[in-house]
Amino acid sequence: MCSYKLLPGGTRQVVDVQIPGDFLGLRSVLFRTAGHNIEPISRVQASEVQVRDLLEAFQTAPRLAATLLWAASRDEAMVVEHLVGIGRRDAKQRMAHFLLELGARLKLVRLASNDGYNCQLTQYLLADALGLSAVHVNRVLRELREDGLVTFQQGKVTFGDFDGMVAFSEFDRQYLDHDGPLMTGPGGSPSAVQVLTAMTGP
Amino acid sequence: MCSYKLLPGGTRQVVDVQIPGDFLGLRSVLFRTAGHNIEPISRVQASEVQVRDLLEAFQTAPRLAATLLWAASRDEAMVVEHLVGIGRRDAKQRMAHFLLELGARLKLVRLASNDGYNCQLTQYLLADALGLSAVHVNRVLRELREDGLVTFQQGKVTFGDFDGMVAFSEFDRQYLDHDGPLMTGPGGSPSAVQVLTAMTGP
DNA sequence: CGGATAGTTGACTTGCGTCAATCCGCGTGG
DNA sequence: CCACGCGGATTGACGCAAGTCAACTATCCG
Repeated sequence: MCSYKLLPGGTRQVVDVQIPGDFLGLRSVLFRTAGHNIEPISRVQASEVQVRDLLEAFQTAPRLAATLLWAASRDEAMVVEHLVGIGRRDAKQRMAHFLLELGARLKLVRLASNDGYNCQLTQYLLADALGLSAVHVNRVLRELREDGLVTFQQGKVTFGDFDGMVAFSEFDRQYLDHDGPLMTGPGGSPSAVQVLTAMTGP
Repeated sequence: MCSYKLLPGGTRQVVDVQIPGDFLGLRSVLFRTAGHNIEPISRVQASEVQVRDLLEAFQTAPRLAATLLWAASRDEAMVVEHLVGIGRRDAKQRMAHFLLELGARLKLVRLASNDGYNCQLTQYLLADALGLSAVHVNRVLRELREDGLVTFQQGKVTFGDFDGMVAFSEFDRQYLDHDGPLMTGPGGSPSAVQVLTAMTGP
């Protein structure tokens, strides 16, 4: 799925993309932002979680709370990286970086390897995610293909030269691989439940 | 102050700007991102807070935890808005939106009114924040001045036509004014302390 | 078969970057 | 006191990356 914001004028900006296993809507629980929507891309299987139930779950499984907070934190780090990319990378590098990052995330849930992965994103959606026009997305993908770096056709992303991609896009191999440098403590104590309670009322 | 990321190649992207009263470094507590730095802009008065002390403070002042979490959430919302602006607004609108948003935040701590505010940001810094070149920042500021919308000279931002600015930049008056739609519950129960403990170890 | 939706490509336009020159205020040191 | 250097602001000329418009193809589906 993807979450995006619509602007008056009809354009939209995709903020981030959700993949299988992701927890959706963490951001909007605490701070509802206007004009923010989510949309399915491929067939989705999802479970709705009531805040109430989530709080209970935190009681019985304290580490869940910590994990979820960490996920929220990681999501924000990705938004920041996204921001940097749009602000300071050109279209080609931006695309390469995006495809690598998506691959890295899919790899964590065994839906990608260094060879490539399946990906149903349309070029229009890529355009809205990367702040480009659909036409230019197409051109950039062709260039990357001609350079032998990646191929993105028929719903498949195939890396031709993975290391070349990493080098070209200046991708930081670290930033999604680890489990969080501060997650190493003993942990296990309760829990985010009180915080959420304080925010939302019992 | 401002927090930014440096890219190989010498360019940088300013992610957000801190104003008096802001809590700094919430993001990096949980998830350290590479190449992320902060830098003072004007003379800064700051207190360093040890995570340890923060946790204790949460014990005695539970609402502090909730407030801080809300602040973190608001910061993320601003980053998202920033992302949208860079991705889908042209330079002029982006600048107008940025100046309004900064004004709205400063108003909350009584450092701005609808007339304007003091602002020591250089055009180079604006450029790095908005994903533009310094030269173009200058051009855009001149255009906005000639349109009678804002003047930004000698460290002073002066709104010539506040409503015009809001309309032109499609600024959402809501999104920083309220105290958070979900902050309305009774609240007051403890606290973020356990969460942070779980993340960092005791 | 027609009508969506997505991808592809070419021709043209434009917003913004780059380079370069100038100007201004300020501090520093001779 | 003036010369100098420096960081910031300003402006013009020029080039390029990316947007826009438009045509054409491919594929799927009713």
